[in-house]
Amino acid sequence: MPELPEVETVTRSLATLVGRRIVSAEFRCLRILRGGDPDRMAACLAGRQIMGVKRYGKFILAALVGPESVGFLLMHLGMTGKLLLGGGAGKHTHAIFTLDRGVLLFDDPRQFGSIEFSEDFPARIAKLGPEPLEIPFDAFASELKRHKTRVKALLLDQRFVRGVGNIYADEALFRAGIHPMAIACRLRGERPRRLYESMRAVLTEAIAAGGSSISDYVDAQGRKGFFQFSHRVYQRTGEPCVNCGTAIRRVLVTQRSSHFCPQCQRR
DNA sequence: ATCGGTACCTGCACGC
DNA sequence: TGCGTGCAGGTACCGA
Repeated sequence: MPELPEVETVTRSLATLVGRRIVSAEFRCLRILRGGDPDRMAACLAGRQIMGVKRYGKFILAALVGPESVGFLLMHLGMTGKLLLGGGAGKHTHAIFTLDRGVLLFDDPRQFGSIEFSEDFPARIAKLGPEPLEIPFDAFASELKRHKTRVKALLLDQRFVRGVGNIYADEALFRAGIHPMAIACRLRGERPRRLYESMRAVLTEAIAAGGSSISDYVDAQGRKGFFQFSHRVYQRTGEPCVNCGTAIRRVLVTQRSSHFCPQCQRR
């Protein structure tokens, strides 16, 4: 379940890729490829050296240099995507990057992930909002004011801030004491500040824990995260609130499950 | 223009 | 045991 903390953990575990050269690339699933036929993409990648690996929201961007040009490999893990250093290809291995030393596999059972190559800085990243751990409070607060939508939906909107997903939106709202269906522009008093601080605290703590391993999430070396043990509301429907003991409830907001404490998060 | 609903996939847990 | 249902970290696209 790659959200910002998981993708950050994966990206850090890919640091060993810097300096490696892509010998060849093989694509077994066309669905995950953006804008391209697999042969052309493989030809574009072969021989290029990896100069850097960076996270943008939930995207991973590798800067590649070839004999005559630079390029970018953009990857998104979707819901179930994994990048694995080493190991053998399995049933859901959709891309195999053979390196001058080692191999990088892209696994994704649900095929919601994506891989694309571009010569220019990818437009998909340019459209994203700011990093939630970098945006100043004033900018965050004035963006909140601009939107009439539900605050949960706004947190999930990658143009608002990039990288927050369903888990961390619910956890941030719980810590801030804000109902997921509250209207963003109507948050008053200390609430925008509390949401800002809660969002940052949850993400920072989750990164430190290596992310949340809910089903089978692991980083590129196969290591699990342990932030799932710190979830206070996410997928805890019916369990007692850690603050007040009230049963955690689940509602749908924009067709996504939202978990909250009806006592601590009043409308 | 902005919003909410739906589609895209596979796998798993559950009730019958 | 098996089958149907609902649910799951994601984004993109459609209409109102």
